[in-house]
Amino acid sequence: MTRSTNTQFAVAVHVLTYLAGIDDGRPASSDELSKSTNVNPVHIRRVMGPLRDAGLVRSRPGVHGGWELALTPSRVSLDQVWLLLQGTDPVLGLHDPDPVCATGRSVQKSLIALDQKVAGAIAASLQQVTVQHLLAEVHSDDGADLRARRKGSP
Amino acid sequence: MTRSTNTQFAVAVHVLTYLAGIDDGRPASSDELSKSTNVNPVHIRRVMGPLRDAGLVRSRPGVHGGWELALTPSRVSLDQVWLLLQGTDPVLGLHDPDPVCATGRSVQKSLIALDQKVAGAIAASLQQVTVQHLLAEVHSDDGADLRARRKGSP
DNA sequence: TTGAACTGTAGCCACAGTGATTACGGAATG
DNA sequence: CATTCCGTAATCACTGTGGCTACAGTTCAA
Repeated sequence: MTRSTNTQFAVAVHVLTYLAGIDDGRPASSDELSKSTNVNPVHIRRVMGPLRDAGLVRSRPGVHGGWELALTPSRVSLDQVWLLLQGTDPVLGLHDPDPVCATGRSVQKSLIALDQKVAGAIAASLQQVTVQHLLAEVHSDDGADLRARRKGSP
Repeated sequence: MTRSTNTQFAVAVHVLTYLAGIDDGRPASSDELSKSTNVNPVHIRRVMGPLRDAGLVRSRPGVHGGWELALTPSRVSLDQVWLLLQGTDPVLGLHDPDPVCATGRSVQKSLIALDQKVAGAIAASLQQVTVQHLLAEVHSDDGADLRARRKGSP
């Protein structure tokens, strides 16, 4: 029943926000990122590859290498990330009806059109959110944590 | 990379349209439906179960049993189907970040909120389409086929 | 009343997508 | 150089999905 066991989008968003939250210009290694996201460093590199190719982040090998944002956080909206990782794959699952059946062919066509419509709706939702927004929420949460701690809450 | 190998929504939409397209009140058996959708009859029954429980379709065992619509096609919108099969499962994949990391916790929260927003956008898209619409497209396609055939096109 | 035609489920199997892990080559730094 | 990184391939385990078989229960017709 459960759909989307694919967590690459979530991981990518996490990494981008993490990178945006680093105060000095220091890059973060895949290993450091893997700690925070709780996924394998190799997987981090695999997921971030397309984002690097698209120019959202940079990566450098070597002693003080690692990952860093290539754009201002406010210029990275989540629909870019979605598109890079999801591509144009169907969002709704499509089956493979009997090609002889007219109903099957027609429904297939309708579902494909519908899928594109839904994909557009998703992109529109994600376009409104940038890494900058997420970073602001992190800071706001930090503040809440501090305030709560000051009051003695758990 | 490819998401949603789950084709239950597509199968359900197909079946509903098929049922709506049956002229006389005759019910269709899982076997007949499995031919058109090209999936196993047992799977048909599994997928349609929630739709039956929700009152969208009826099923009857026995000699002239099978499946039939319980509602007028125009009253069945696709977001109902989506909700019944998808439930409230996350549309975006969610990972499981290190609970100690503040960025992880915050991004997690943001992603959950975002997921609900996206789910709403999907539902809104699907709500605009009913089985009636799909059936009309089937008929329209039929007409196109006939016209094309009359002109000698393949 | 018997048998045929259905649904409802449970159980098992195969396939595919996802991600962990290991391994190794190459580049940058000191 | 030796170390620290990335890039990538190869392999493995886990899980979701759906095919398939089997069987119990229900309906209807002869």
